[in-house]
Amino acid sequence: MSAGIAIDPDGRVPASGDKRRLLLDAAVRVFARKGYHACRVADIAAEAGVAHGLLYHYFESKEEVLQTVFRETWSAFLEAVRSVEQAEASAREQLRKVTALVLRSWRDDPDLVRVLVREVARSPQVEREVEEIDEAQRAFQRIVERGQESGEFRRELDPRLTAAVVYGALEEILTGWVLRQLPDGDEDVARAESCVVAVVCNGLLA
Amino acid sequence: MSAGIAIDPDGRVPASGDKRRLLLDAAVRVFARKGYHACRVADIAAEAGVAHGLLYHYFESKEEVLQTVFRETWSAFLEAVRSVEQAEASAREQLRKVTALVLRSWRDDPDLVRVLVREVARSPQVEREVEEIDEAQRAFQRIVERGQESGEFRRELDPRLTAAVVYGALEEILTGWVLRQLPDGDEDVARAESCVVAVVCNGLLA
Amino acid sequence: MSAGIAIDPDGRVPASGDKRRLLLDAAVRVFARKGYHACRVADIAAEAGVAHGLLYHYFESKEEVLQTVFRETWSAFLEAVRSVEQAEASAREQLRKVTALVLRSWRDDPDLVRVLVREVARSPQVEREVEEIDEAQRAFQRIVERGQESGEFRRELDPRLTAAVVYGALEEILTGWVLRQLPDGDEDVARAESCVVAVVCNGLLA
Amino acid sequence: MSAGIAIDPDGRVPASGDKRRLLLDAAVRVFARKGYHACRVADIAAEAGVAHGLLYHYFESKEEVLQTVFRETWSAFLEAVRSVEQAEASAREQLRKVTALVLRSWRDDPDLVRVLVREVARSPQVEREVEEIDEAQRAFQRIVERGQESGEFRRELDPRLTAAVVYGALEEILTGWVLRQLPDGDEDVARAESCVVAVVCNGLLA
DNA sequence: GATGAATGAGATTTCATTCAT
DNA sequence: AATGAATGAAATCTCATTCAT
Repeated sequence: MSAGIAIDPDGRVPASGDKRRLLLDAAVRVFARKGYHACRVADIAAEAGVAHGLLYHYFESKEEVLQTVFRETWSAFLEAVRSVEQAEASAREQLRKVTALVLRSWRDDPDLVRVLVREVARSPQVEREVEEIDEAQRAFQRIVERGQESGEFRRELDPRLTAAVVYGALEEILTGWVLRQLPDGDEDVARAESCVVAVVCNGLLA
Repeated sequence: MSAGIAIDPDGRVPASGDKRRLLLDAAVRVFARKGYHACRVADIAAEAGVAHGLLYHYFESKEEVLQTVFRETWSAFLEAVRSVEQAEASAREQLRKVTALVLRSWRDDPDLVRVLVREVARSPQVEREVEEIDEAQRAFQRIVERGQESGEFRRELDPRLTAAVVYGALEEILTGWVLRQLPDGDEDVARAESCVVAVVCNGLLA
Repeated sequence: MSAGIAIDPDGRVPASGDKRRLLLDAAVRVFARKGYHACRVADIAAEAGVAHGLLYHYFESKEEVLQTVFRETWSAFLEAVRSVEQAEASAREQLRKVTALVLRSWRDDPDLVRVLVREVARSPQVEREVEEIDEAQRAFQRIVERGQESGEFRRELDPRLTAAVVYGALEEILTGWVLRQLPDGDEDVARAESCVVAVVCNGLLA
Repeated sequence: MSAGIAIDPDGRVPASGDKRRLLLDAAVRVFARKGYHACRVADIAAEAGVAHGLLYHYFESKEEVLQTVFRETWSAFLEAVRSVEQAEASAREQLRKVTALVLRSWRDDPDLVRVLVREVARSPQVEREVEEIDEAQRAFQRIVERGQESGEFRRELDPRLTAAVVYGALEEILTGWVLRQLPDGDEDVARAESCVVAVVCNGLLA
């Protein structure tokens, strides 16, 4: 459950005594189901099976719960992106890997993706997290820049904007799945992966 | 003000007696400044310079105000996209026009764009508007499809996904401006326009 | 309609231009349907087919509408009771006539009875009308007293309390009809009439 | 306080920690003083000396408070009426006991009687409680019927209507006390008791 | 007389947060 | 650590009443 948030060092299911983890996982499910604003602290506690006062033992506020969900997820994501960056591979291959990283998260933990897409990506309460979100786009940007330096990519394109294009494309496809506008079977996910890479690298022109 | 929402038949500023319009414009400014959830109905009324009870004369609820802002804006946007679709032009040129349409809205009415990007694009309360948002992507999809039929675009790419890629790219650039991650001077907007079209049509590869 | 409230001097239907009457009749229907507190001034106006501002042309407030309904009805009722009092008849016959007067109002104007029973008889807002309600019981009391003086009725009973007993019995039967606890066909009404008189005059004992 | 609502098993005053009871008792006092509609939830809380939010910990709404007052009182009353029914006694004696039960409640808890008479007995919001109110009249009806079967009472009177007559008489006398139309000293209460029984059983006729 | 847009006091209700136990 | 009763700020929404037209 919520593998993307945190994995026990030994890979085992977290001890049931870990109420903090229990609350975070419950929060993701509840936020996914009802939305951050529409759910109450009591809903999270009920989902976790604890008294709602306990939430304040582990978190400062309801908002901090959302921020924690975001930060724990995002730092794991950034780390994964960085290891793609550092692996020896063509820029195109790196873009493919990052694309896969993002899009496969949907199958791994749809509730978490739903929360990130709907509650965190752009909502006002996350204006402060902009820095961390930006960090991801900068990684994308570095991949583009390295591609340009090596001659693999065209140099006339602004790497910052290009990174935004790629990032936006990925986020939109996740959104399509969250909002059920796009089919999301295993094959569909694979097809989406190739499509993004194909468009971005080769362009639409025949 | 809020040119995107509604334009007087004669192009003049709406009569100041139109309190409904006054409230909608005020709501856009307040939503942009504080966010939908953080602002109170009283803030909207104060911004409009009317008693807050009047809001309920014209709208059922605070939420209906947001929905109205969205719907009025979106239908104008859809209409604009449709006229691009119907104009004689290459698929690439159509994509460029649509890109311009979206990106220039930022200079025309940044408050409105801010609201749409942050409050409407993905928030839970807009799950019901999905149909209308989807309608825009379908227009994009039709442009891609026509490009494929004419031989201008490659046929092996899924038009639905490609539309999502383009749409997501545009939305992300607007988001970058909203969140001040990207520079948004007049030249920057023009550069963004070319960049999106260049990436999407010609690809990154050298 | 609402014959009990006011009858045109000539017995004709009030001119449709008489908006005051229109509003009072509408108010009775709306109060009967939704209750005084649950209905809004706008409901009354809508039922009357006029703008709600007009109500304030004829009445000081919503409460005054209810008071007017009560007062107009009640003074007609008191007058009718007084003519029974003054007619030559045995005390028993007078009680019968008064009973008939009260119980038959249900068939004449059930909406009006419903309003009087539910909104006026005991609600706090009518505490001030006590005097007028009391007036009715005093008429009953005088009938009892005259019956005692003439030797028709037993003298050991307190006339004030006896009047309350009779009055309460009548009100309760109306209430039974209002709340649909008692059958209210024509025959049922006649039977109720005899029952009240029989119990009160002859008693239950065999 | 509010002995009629609930009595501690040991007959002692409820523990002051029982905030629910505190709120119910406070509500009775406030409803009696200002009326249900004229009082605010904040008044009840202030009277109880707790924060008004606490009321919503124990009750769904202000209306549920009134309903609870009614239901708890009424079920105690119904139980008392039933034990009178089951006790060996003549029908007349049973009527006397029930009469005493009702009329003495005024001395026991005038605030509670005031609330029941004014807010519950007939107000629209209690239309749903009709069933429970009816239950009381049915008990009265059974007493009359048993009196008829044993030959103590005349058989030609409708027991349902007769029950309404008795019930209405009692309610009206309570109302007289509530509205200060009738004297309510200890002797007056005793006299009212005899008067009702005398009228109903022996009739007015000399 | 007649309209209905406009006002704004005020009420209920919600719910994040605290804290005694 | 854990509970959940208690708090109270705050927000939406209602609706009687006013008044310019």
